[in-house]
Formats: sequence, structure tokens, C-alpha cells
Amino acid sequence: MTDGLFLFNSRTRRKERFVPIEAGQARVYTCGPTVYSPQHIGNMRPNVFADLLKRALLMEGLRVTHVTNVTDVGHLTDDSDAGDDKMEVAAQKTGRRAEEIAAEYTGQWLRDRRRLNCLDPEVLCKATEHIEEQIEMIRVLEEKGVTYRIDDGIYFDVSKFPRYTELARLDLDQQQGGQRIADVVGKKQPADFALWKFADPELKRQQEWDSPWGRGFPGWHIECSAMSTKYLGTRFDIHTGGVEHLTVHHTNEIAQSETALGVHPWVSIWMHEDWLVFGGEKIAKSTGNVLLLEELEAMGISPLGFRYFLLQAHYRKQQNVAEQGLRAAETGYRRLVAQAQALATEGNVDESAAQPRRAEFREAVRDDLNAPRALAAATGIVRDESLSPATRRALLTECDAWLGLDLLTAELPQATQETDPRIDGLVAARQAAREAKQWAEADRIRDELAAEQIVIEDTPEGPIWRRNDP
RNA sequence: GGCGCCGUAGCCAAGUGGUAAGGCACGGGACUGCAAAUCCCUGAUCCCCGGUUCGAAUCCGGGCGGCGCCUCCA
Repeated sequence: MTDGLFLFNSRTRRKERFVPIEAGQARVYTCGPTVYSPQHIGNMRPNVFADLLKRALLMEGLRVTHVTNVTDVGHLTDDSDAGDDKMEVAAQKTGRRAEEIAAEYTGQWLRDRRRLNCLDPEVLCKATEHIEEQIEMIRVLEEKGVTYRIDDGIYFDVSKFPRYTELARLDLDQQQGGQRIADVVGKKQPADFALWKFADPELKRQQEWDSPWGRGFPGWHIECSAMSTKYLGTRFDIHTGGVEHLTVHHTNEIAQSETALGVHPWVSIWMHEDWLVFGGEKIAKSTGNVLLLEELEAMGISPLGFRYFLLQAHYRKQQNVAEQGLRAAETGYRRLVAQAQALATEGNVDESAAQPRRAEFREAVRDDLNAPRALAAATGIVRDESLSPATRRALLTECDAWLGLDLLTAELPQATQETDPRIDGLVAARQAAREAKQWAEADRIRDELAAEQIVIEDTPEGPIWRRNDP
């Protein structure tokens, strides 16, 4: 592994050197959230991962067009339409409009992304605003003769797409799909999936549209194909998403897109991040063990402390989330920031001395976004006393362009910001006792405050206090 | 049943053929009236068995254990 950015391609299952389709320009599509409920920390890993990818591409000097979708139309719980529509269910439960729910959770997601220092995508597109494009793509597929109509909707016939099993290396005869859910009657083969679903006249949906095939709503997979084509063209460089999408969603996207657009490969590199697990189980809405970013903050884990946590593991491996690990990350993050910011600003930058350290960091980034190694390299820079403080600062600024941890600019929580007359009084009383060398009294007050989770720190400028993290 | 991932110090986690990164915790030290905060130091032969090799955590074979996907979920 020498020059260039190497990325693991799920399609070939190898690390490959990234070569953009158009020189100097990278086009990336990321499967975004379905906004029927709050996005939890498990959902944030793909955001941070995609952000690291984007920053790595920028670091290579490329222009980046990053497109992310928001699924704001309830797709169905499965392709065969045997389950409930999550947007519709959420709307019914709360008595609110689907649009209202979507707007709320889209906003929450964007806020959390930004607090995690994820760069905004160049294009943020919503499924409901691209119904036309989806219908158009389905129309093209129909013209090409790969669709068929049954009572339930318009379906894609996967037998018409020979490369169907390629991405996930499927053995269709051995797939056990349809075992846990009832299959739709009339499908030619289990893997066929809906492009357009007909509205059930009995059931009044909030979200339905007219189409050449009748009133209804789009199948889940078509939105990504239609919107990526609109904003990135008929072929683009990188498509990211969670591992669980390999077998169904991305496989179906490829079938639709390559058939409709007549291209291959439609996407050069497919990248998939693995799950965050908690107590031996994935963190997901379906398992119910979700935790929100704001809940993390209430525990004393800052958003960037959580980003640091995520950077400690490689994106292609499952990462264990546990309170101890989160706290370890928060502590490690604060110390790293404090050390970085303590570096003197004056002095010269020694370029030749900086080079090996820079190389070490970039090597890690270029090796399939190896964040743990990159983070270790940055930690090494802060503490490398053979480098002048100015050199270290300069290097850390470069590193942070990728890490996104605000190493030199973050404002750490200050201990003395809070004022409380009673506590301030006790702290002052203790200080007076100390000055009178009445140690027993001083310690008694300190113990009293400690019992309420208040910690006193004696600094050269006098005592300060803070509440211990819960 | 098919596809895939993983098992490294107390915890998290890099490393994928040449003799074990990093973080946190613990312990020791400095500092402190004692603490806290801070700084310094300190720990593992890599799930088990067999094989290949001059040499394996790293490759191959066989076990044991955990996780994910094949419904929606990042």
C-alpha cells in the first residue's frame, strides 16, 4: 500500500485504490435515515463514517459531491408488503401528519449530525419531493420489459437481471426470505420486489400519489436509484450504507439502476459500515435498546467525546458500546484536547521534522479510513517532545481536518461556570479553614460536598468546584 | 439452510507472516496539609487443537464461543 486512498469495496471484497470516474471529482451517495422516529446513536455511526470518507476524499484534494437522502415516505416493513408502514403507523399513533413527523425527526437528525461535526452533504434529498423521478425510472424499467403487474403493485422481475446475486453473492434457492413474514401472492420469485405499490382503497393512507399505474406510493428501493441518478449521474464513485443493506436494498438498487440506465458497474465502490452493539445485541429500534445523543449528554458524554469513541474502532467491525467505554472516550477526548490546546503558539514550524508524523497519520487514513490508527498517530503528535509546540500545532490542525474533533478549538466544560450561593459559601468557608490550617474542618466541608457529588479542585488561582458526572 | 463478521491485557480497540499501536481503569511515583486535577512510569504472546514456515496473533485445516444479514433497522 503506497500512494493514494485505498477503500474496501464490498462488491469485490478487496481494498482498492480509489480512482474517481471524473478526475479531481468524487461523487458519493449515502443511504440516509427513515424519519419516523428519533435517530439514535446507532444511527450516528454511518453519519460519522460517511463524514470520515468525505473528509478523506477532501484530504486527497478532490472536489466532493455528497448526496444523502431522507426517506420521508413510509416504505414498508418488507418488500412483500406484509407489514405495517412505519410512517403511517407513527402518524396514526400520534394523530399527527406524516409530514410533521418527518420534519421533526429530520431536524433532530441534522442537529445531531452537526453536533458530531459531520459536514453537511452537498445535496439532501427527500423521497416525497422526487416522486416524479421515481415514476419515470419505473416507466423506463417497464419499457425494458423487466416488470410485471400483480394485484398488489408493479414488481421487478429479478430473473431478468442475471447479475442479481453478484453483490451479496447470494444463492437464491437457499435464501430463507419470506419465512418470517408472509409473502405477497403472485410474485414470480421470492426475490422480486415492489417498484410501485397500489393504494388499498379500504385503507386511507396519508401519503399516496397518482401514477401511470394508478394511485399508490413508490417501493422503498427506487428512491435511492432515482435520486442518485438525478444528482450524481448515471454512474458514480461510492455508495455507502449499513451492512444489512447488502443483501436486499443495495442488491435491488443495482438491479433497477443498471437495468434502467444500461450501465455496469453503476457504482464503482460499495462501502458498508457495521453495527454498534450493546450488551451483545445490535443497537436498533427493533431491539429497543436505543440511546439518543442527548441522553448521552445527560450522562456527561459530549457529542465530540462520542465521535472520539467512534473513531476508536474501525468502521467495518462491530463496536461495543458500554458506559465504561463511553466514559473512557470522554476522558481520553478531554485530555487530548487539553494537551493540544496547552501547546504554545509561538515558534517555528519545522517542516522536515513534521514529515514522518504526517506520513504516519495519512498512511492510516489512506488505509481504508483506519481511524483508530490515525487517532493514535494524532495522540503521538501531541506528546512528541522532539517536535516544537508550533510544529505539533500545525500537524494537529491538519489531522483535525480529518478527525473532526476540534482539537484546538473545542471549548471544554469549565468547572467554575456554575454559581450557587450555598455551595460557593461552603467552598469559601473551607478555604478559610485551610488558611487557618484547620484541616479537620476543611476536610469535613469537602466530604459534605462530596456526598452531593460536588468535587473541589484547588488551583493556583484558588479553589473551584464542579459537579461530578452522574 | 445460504451469505458475512468476530474472539488480542480488567474494559474498549489497532495490528493480518518477522517477533504485540492507542485510549480508559488499576498500581507506583511527582505535586498537595491530605485530597482532587495534572504530569511521569508500569501490564498481554494474542479462544483451543493440529498443520505450513527459519519464523504466525497474522496463512491452512478442525473445534469451541459470540454477533449480523436473508422482513424494516445504520
